[in-house]
Amino acid sequence: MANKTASGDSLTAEPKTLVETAYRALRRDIIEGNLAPGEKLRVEHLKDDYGVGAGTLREALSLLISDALVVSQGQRGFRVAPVSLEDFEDITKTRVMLECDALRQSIAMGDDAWEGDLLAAFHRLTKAEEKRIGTDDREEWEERNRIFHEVLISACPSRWLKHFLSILYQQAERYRRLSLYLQPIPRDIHAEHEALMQAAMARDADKATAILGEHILLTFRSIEQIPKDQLNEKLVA
Amino acid sequence: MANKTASGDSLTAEPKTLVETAYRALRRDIIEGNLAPGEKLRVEHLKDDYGVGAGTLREALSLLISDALVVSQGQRGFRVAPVSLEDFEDITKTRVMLECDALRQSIAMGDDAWEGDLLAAFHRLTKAEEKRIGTDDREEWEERNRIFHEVLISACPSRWLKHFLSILYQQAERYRRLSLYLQPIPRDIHAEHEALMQAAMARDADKATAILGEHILLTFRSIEQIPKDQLNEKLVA
DNA sequence: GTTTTTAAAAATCTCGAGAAAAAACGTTGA
DNA sequence: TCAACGTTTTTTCTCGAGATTTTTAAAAAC
Repeated sequence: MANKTASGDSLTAEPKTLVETAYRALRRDIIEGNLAPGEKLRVEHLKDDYGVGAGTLREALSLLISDALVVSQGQRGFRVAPVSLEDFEDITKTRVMLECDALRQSIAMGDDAWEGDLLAAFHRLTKAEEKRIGTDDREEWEERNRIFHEVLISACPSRWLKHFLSILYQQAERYRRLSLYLQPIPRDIHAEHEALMQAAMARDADKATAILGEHILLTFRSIEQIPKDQLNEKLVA
Repeated sequence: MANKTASGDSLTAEPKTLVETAYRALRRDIIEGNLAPGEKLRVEHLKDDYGVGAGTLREALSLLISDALVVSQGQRGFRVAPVSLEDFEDITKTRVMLECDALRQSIAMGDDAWEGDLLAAFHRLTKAEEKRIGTDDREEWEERNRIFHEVLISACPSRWLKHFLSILYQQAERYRRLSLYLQPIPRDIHAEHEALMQAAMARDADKATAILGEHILLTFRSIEQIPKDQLNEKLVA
């Protein structure tokens, strides 16, 4: 919703202002965990790190509140939004509900162009998966995975639903970074995506939403089962 | 979510900073329509109206992007978020889905304290309705109506669901102001609220959600049926 | 040894002024 | 009359410095 400055789809167009540049750099650092959950964000410090003035940085931080990646408190500055297992469970369940609903609408409304986009997005994702084998070039795969999910629900007419989902997806990405290193549940993500894509193309909404729901849930489960002491190293709230 | 500075529940605590003061004043003016939809928000102008510096006002505007009440565009400043019938339909449908789901969970999880809060909120709303007869003291009624809906779903454990709903409620309020002057569908809102409250207290989730869904939809219908030329006077997007 | 008080340090919040961009305007030419 | 162009005006964006507030740390009192 909102606009390119503050919403999730700000990855497409390039930044025109310093505020936006700082906004993106900060967002990336928070999602990737370079800025730890709960960490204090001191403007005087950060303005040097990101090469902008104090006011500019404050504005970028204000923008990040939209995404619930930053929280602020009265006269006590900004902090990186904390993380917790409960929060991720909430994110996951809410996302399952909304994304399944959106997918159902998208399958019902999608036209030929949508099918084409879906096929293309899946193809690009597959290529990225092949390229990624052995390497840890997460960046490109992550981006194409995002687009794949986005295209899946793109034929859903509700802009608000898609807006909320873009926020939740971004939130989930923070947690997904954790399951990178610690992945107890063996998954064939490619197979999941393929089945999902085929069910969507076949207009089998029940099957597609079932796969999608399970797909989203699995990431949560893989993190849920990590021993708590190992998790707390990462989830420093 | 976020915090008191930027989220919907910022009405409770009082503002500690000028940014927050300006944020609230601006939000109120946008919701009440004093700042027309689509209107350009010139910082140089507004900083005098709200009695703050340019940077402070910019930050307040950035905060309002969280609420999707303001949009910004590259190097071309801020604008009041536009309105449209399609948008309100989307808001309404999304809200019906989310709020009914939240109510169902709230009814399932709510304890005695929740019942008490609900009864109290309904009572305060009723009192405000009585007081309001003949006058147009919308302010107090509006606030208590908001709290009534908030308490209804307060026992729902999903913070994200409640966060999204607070945004949607705020958005809907913009449109509800229109149906004030032009109300073709005769409604007994008090009766709707009472039936809703009683169904919730009786833990009849099916009945309660049915009433709630209809309750939310009715406001949209009453605006939908207004002739388009009359509407366009208000909906200047 | 613990708590309270007091002072110094750091950080936040705020403003006004200067550079860069966009919009408005009048002029020129077909 | 209309369109294209260049100049002026407005507005946005950006920075650095000053005033409050919070935090930290040390000293004093119990």
